[in-house]
Amino acid sequence: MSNKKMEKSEEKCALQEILGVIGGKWSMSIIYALFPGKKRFSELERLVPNINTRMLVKELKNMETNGIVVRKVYATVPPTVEYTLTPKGQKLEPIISELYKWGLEYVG
Amino acid sequence: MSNKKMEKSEEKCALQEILGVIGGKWSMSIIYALFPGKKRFSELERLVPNINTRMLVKELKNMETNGIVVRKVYATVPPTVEYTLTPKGQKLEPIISELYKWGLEYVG
DNA sequence: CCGTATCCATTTGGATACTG
DNA sequence: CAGTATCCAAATGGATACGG
Repeated sequence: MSNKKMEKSEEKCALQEILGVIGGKWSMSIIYALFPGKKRFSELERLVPNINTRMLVKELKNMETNGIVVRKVYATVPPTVEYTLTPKGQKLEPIISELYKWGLEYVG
Repeated sequence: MSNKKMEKSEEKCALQEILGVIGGKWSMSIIYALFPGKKRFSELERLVPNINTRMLVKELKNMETNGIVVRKVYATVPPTVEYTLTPKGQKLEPIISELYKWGLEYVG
């Protein structure tokens, strides 16, 4: 949901583009939850505090579109869907971890 | 100032709190613009692409409240206001720089 | 289980005119 | 120059209903 209409405002600076990809209110928390490995939809719903179904779906789709996560569907009954980070998404680990540390020192 | 009262939403995870401080749509761009040193209000308005007055004021206030920036007013005519990063804000430099690099490699 | 869809309230963001 | 004030659009959240 980032690069929809850009004709108007010419160009966004790099940080703005990045935030369009991982700056969503829940993106980093979802990525953080995926660091240990693949997670099912319902697991993510549990792991990301206070998120609701609609927002989780929305952010996951956005992240899938932007190549941060991969969605894998298994034709089981009941259905199973697993989300994993792409290498591109995994490269965010040190950055988000540092941000997390910064927060522990200064925010919490 | 954390473990006081949070009955309603029980607890936000740390990342959510951090994003409340620097996750605003414009915060990182403003911080980035302030890395080289103090800037006046109008300079920031120029340096942060596409931001508008209201949002710049709002984000700066939020960041001042959260100890990221310092606002210094000079009683000149016309008025002069300078914004600088606090040490806490300066510690974000490596993190935002890494994020920027990540974006250059994967987004731009 | 994994979503989609809908209604509605609240929050946040944007454009721009105006002021000390 | 450095903001306020105002009005409006878009994003988000919560609850709930429903379907493959």
